[in-house]
Amino acid sequence: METLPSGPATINDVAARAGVGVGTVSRVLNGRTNVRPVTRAKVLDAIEALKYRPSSIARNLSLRRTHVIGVVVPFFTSHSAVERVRGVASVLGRSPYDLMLFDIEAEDRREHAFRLFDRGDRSDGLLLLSLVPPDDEVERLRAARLPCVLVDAPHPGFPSIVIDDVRGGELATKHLIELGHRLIAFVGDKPPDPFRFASSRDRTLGYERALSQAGIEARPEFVREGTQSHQVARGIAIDLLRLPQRPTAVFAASDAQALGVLEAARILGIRVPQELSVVGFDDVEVAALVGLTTVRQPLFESGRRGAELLLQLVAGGADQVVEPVVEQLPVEVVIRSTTAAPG
Amino acid sequence: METLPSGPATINDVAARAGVGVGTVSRVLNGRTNVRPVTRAKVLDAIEALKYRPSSIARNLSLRRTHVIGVVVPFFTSHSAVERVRGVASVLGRSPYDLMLFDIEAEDRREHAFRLFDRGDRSDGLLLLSLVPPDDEVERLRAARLPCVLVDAPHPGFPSIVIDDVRGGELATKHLIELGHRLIAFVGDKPPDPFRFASSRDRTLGYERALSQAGIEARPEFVREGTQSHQVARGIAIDLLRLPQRPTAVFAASDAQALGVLEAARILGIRVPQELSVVGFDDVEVAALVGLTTVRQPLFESGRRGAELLLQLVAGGADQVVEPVVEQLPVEVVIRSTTAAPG
DNA sequence: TTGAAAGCGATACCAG
DNA sequence: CTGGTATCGCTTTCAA
Repeated sequence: METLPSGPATINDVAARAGVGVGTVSRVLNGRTNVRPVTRAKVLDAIEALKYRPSSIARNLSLRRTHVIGVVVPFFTSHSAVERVRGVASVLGRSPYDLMLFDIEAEDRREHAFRLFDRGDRSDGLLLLSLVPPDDEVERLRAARLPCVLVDAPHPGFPSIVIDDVRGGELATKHLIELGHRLIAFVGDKPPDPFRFASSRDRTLGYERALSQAGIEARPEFVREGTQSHQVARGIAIDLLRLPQRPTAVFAASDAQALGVLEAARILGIRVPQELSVVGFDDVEVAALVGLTTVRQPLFESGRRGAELLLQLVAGGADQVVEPVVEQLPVEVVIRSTTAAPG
Repeated sequence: METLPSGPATINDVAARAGVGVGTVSRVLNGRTNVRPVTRAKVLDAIEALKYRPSSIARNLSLRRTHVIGVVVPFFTSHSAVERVRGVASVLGRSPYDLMLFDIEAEDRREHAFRLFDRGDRSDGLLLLSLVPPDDEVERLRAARLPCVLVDAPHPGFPSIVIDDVRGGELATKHLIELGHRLIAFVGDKPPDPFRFASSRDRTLGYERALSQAGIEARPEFVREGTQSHQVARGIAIDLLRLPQRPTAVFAASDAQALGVLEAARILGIRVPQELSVVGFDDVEVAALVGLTTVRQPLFESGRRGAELLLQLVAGGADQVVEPVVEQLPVEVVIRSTTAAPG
C-alpha cells in the first residue's frame, strides 16, 4: 500500500497523495488564488483523507514569526495584574495571536532573564506589565527588533501605557483633606527591586504634594512601607493605629493594602469610617464588594490598549520607526463607604 | 570584513567564526562532554563575540518539542479559573516549560477548535481546565500523542484532577439543614454548553440528595439556573426572594453566584444571616473578605497537581501507557458569617 | 498554473 | 573528538 504513517501527515504526504508538488499544497493552504480549481480540489481531498494539519512549528521557522505574544508579568498573584492580563487576553482572543505568559514571580530571576530574552524568537512581540526591563535587556530587545510595549511602567525607549500615579495619590489625599482630615497616614510598597516599577513611590509623591498644598505638615512616622500583600499591610497598619497620635485616615497605595488596613481596624476595634477613613488604589473588583473608597485606574483597559498597540507594532513590521509614545489613562476617585469626615 | 550581519547570528556564523563545524557548536551548546577544551573555548568566544543566542524555533523543529505547556481555560474571567492558573504557573515557573494560555471564552468557538488543536504541536502537553473536550478532539489529541490532563472535569480517556461535586453540594445543604433550615433554595449554572464541564449539575445532585435524606420535599420553584456572573445570580435571587413562600436559605453553586445572592438580599433589605442564610462554593479569596460561608475546594492546589501530573507525562515520553487516573481532592465546608439558624 | 529546489536554524548520525 | 550532511516541515523564488 502506501508508506506507513509514521507520525502525523506532513505536507509531503499530502502532495504525494494529491499528485502535486508541495509548493502547490502550500499555496492551497495559504489561500493563494493562483491554483486551478481542479488542482485545489485534489489537494483539499488529500488533506481531508490524511487528516492533515500543518505544523505551526515548521511554519514558524520558515516565516520567521511565531504568532505568539509574550506577556511578562511580575507578581501574577495580584488582582491588578490579573485584571490587566484579562484585558490583554480579550484582544488577543480576536487575533491570530496566542498568549504566552511569563510569570517572573514564580521563577528565579537569573533563569528568567536567560530564558525569556534568550533570543526573543519565542514571540513576535512582548508586553511588559508593571516592570521596567534592565538596560542590557532593553538593548537586546532592540537589537532583536522585537516589538515591545510597557504597561504600568515608563521607559524612554518603548511606547507605554501608564497612569499619572502622582496625580492619583494627590486625588486620594485631597479627598481626605476635603473631608476635614489632617492626620493622614500612607501605607505603600517597599522600595522597588530593580525589575519592578515603582508606582507606589509616585503615589507617595502625590500624597506629599497634596499635604503640602493644604499646608499640612508631613509626619515621617505616618509614612509606612511594606509589600503588596494585605497581610503585611495589616501588620503595618496595626503599628500605625497604635501610635500615641493616631491617624484619622489612611491612604494605601493599593486596594490589597487597603484591605489590610481595614482588617487592622477591625482587629483593633476601630470603626470605619467613623473613627478611621481608608482610601485604596486600583479599584479591583473586591473594592466594590467591600465598599472601599479608592482611586480607580483602568486596569483591564490598560491591558487592552497595550495589546492593541503591540499588535499594531507587530503588524507594522520590523523596519518601522517606533516612537516611544506614552499613553496616559485617566484616574478618578471612587467614593464609597470607607471614608467620611473625621469623628 | 566579515559577512554583513543580516539579522541575528546563527549557529553557522558561530561555526564559521570559530573555525569549526556546526556540529561542534551544537555540542558545546548542549553541554556535551566530548569536546576538547580548546575547541570549546574557541566556540564560546565566538558565541560571546557574536552575541549569539540559539533560535528556539529551529530547536523546536529539530527536537520535535516546544518546551511549552498549553493551558486551556474557559471563562478566564472567573476567580476560580485564575486561582487554578496560578497553581499551574507556580509549577511551570520552576520547570523549563513556558505557559501558553488559551482563553476560549475570548474567542469564537470554531476558530478556537481549529487553532488550538490544529496539530497539537504548539505545546508538549495540554492542561484542560473545567472543560471536557468533544469526542473528535479527544481522538485527535490521542492520535497526536499529546499528553493531556484535565482539571475540574472528568473524562474516561485522560487522567484528571477533580473534586466530588455531589458531596460538596451535599455538605453545603446538610450544613443548612443542621442549622434548622427547611426552605432551602439552589442557585446554579445554566445547563452546560458542549464544552464546559457541568460541575454545577453535580452540586445540584448533592443538594437534592441532602434534602431527600433529611426527608425534605424538593420544591422545583426553589431551583434556579443562570450564569456564573454575580449580576445574573442577583437577578435570579431577587425573583427567589420575592416568592410568596420565601426560602430561608440559599445554596449557590459558586461564590460568584453567592455574592449575587448577597447583593439581592441587601437590595431587598433582607438581613443576612438573620433572615437569610447563604452558602457558596469554591472559597475564592473574596469569600473570606466578605465572611461568606462556603464549600472550599483546593483551587490553587488543583492547578498545581494537574501541572505536576502533566509534566510527569510529558517527561515519560509519547510511548508510555497512560492510565486515566482520577485524583480526587478534598472539599470541606468553611463556616463564616452568612449562615445561622433560621430566624 | 505548477514543480523543483533553496532556504529557515537547529540536531544527530556517520565517517574519519 | 570533529566535520559534513541529512533531516525536521514549511514557504518562497525561479523556471518551465
